[in-house]
Formats: sequence, structure tokens, C-alpha cells
Amino acid sequence: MKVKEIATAAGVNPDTVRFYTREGLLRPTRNPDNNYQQYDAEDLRRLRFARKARQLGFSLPEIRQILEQADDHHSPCPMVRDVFQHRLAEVEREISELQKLRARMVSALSTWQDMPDGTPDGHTICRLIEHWDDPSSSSCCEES
Amino acid sequence: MKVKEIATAAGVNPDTVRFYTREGLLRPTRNPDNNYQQYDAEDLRRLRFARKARQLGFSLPEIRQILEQADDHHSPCPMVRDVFQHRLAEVEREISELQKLRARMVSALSTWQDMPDGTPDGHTICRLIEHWDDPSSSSCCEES
DNA sequence: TTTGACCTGTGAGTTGGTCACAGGTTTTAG
DNA sequence: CTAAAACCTGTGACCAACTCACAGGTCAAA
Repeated sequence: MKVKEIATAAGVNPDTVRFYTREGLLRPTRNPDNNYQQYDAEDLRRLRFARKARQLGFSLPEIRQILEQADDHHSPCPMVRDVFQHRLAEVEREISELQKLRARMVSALSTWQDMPDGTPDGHTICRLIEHWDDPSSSSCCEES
Repeated sequence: MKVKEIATAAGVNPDTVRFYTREGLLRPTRNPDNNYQQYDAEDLRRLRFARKARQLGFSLPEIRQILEQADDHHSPCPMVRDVFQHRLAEVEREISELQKLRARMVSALSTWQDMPDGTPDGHTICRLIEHWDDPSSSSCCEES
């Protein structure tokens, strides 16, 4: 298979195939006649695997690690389960952060309905945002 | 105020101040003696405003636009409300996507409890991910 | 044979910063 | 007074995960 063929088969951009190849996730051989990349069924499996893993939130280094473990005939599944658990926790954290943000936005919008627009006068830029009450600046830890 | 002073006052990295200055969000004057940037109270307001707006999900170009409108003595608030509404819808979309993902992850984890790990055999890399059922590849629209 | 579709590698752009570096200035301590 | 520490300057690289552009080579069909 050439680049566009494997890309079409996996439903991705050919540039993504080239990128994954540069990153070492795919290992095509070379056609000595024209120097073209030659992908096989195994590469297609790896590519499909990589895309599914990406949708699950695995990073490219994680995916490469999994593939390398598989190459060495070590089962990557326990590692996958481990990373997966972490990813699930992260997703749940993201959800809760976004829900908090949403709640603040909804309440801000209802507050703003009663506020005048107000042309900037040199002391204020937009009351809507300046009067936004920011919970993260009061309660959260600072970085070093 | 010098860079580090305004950065400390706003609780941001000095490099962020320099970056925002390069991006045109802050307009310090120059001290002709030593060529240092000089920020005033207005810059601090702008910086704090920008940070709050960033937390609300406004992009830097959007923030610059708001600040420019304020500079021209046009009230940016209606525009802010508009972008804000869009941002709220986006946040809600993100939440719903993440909740769908979470549901799939939870169900996958329970399925995986009954699956053997399986060492890769040349046909499979990790059943855990390869048997992941991907809803987005069947139902969703393709990009051009 | 020429056009068009594909291939190659390299490098830049995306977002919002952060960090590194080399050299100049100012402040502080001894 | 001087030396070191802390600050300033601009420029450019780096992060993730691609995507796109470009210049030049290859190959298939009309």
C-alpha cells in the first residue's frame, strides 16, 4: 500500500500517515525502484489502533510505547488498563471543571441581563467581565 | 511599573506580560534612559481583564478586539455578550462530548474485566483497544 | 507526450504561553 | 566602591498533534 491507500483505508489524512511514520508509529518498507513508502496490513492495523487510542485520549508517546511493547511480545494490556484508568479520572475531572464553568457562565448571563452596557470611561473596560467573580484566584494553589 | 512588578500585581509570569505586549494587548511606554518598558495602572487593568477573559474562554484575538473597541470608546459589552453566548454553547457541547466519552469508557472498563490480556500474536495488538466500539466512525460527518 | 494525480522531504503554521540565551542595567550587600 | 544578584532587553526554540505549502521526482491514462 502507498500513503494515500493506507490513509484512505483508515480514514485519515495522508499527512497524518506521513507524520505517524516520522514519529515511528508505522514502519513501512521502501520500494527501491522509486523510494516510495510501502505499507502492509500490519501497518494498517497499527494505524487503526493508533486512531482508536487517540480517540480514547492516549498521547502519541503512550501509543508508541504500547506498540513497542507489542513488538517485543509483551502484552501491553495491563499498561493500557492503567493508562486508561488515569485517563478516565482525567475525563471526569475535566467534566466537573466544565460544569463548574458552565454554572458560573449561566449565572453571569442572568446577572448581566440587568446590567447596563456602559461605554468605557478610562476606569472600566467592560463591566460584564470585570465584575466576573473568579473563584480560582481566591481558593486555588499557586505554582512555584 | 516594570515587567516584573505588573506581572506580580496580576499574578502572572513576566514572560506572559512580555508576550501580551508583543501581541499588542498592553501598550507600555519606554523609559528613554534604559529602554525599559513602563506599564501604568491602565495596563494593569487591561492585563487583569485579559486574564479574566481568558478564563472565560475568550481567545487572544477576541480579547484584543474587545480592548480595541474600548480604546475607540465603543462599548464592547454587546460583543462580549455575543461571544459569551457562543462560548457557553461550546462549553455545553464539550461537556456532552466528554460525558459520552466517559460513559463509553466506563462500559469498556466493565467489559474488559472479563477479557483476557492476550499477548500480541501478529494479528492483534491489544484487544482492549481493538475491540473498542467507536461510535464516531459510523455516525459522524466527514470533513472535506 | 502531456496532463494530472500521486510520491518525496523539509519547513512553517496553528494556540497560548514558557523557557533559554546572550548581553545590558540596576540594586543590594559587603 | 565594587562585585554579585536580580532585573531588563530581543530573539528564537519548544510543547501537541497534526495540517498545509512548496519544490521537485514518478507514474498512469488520454
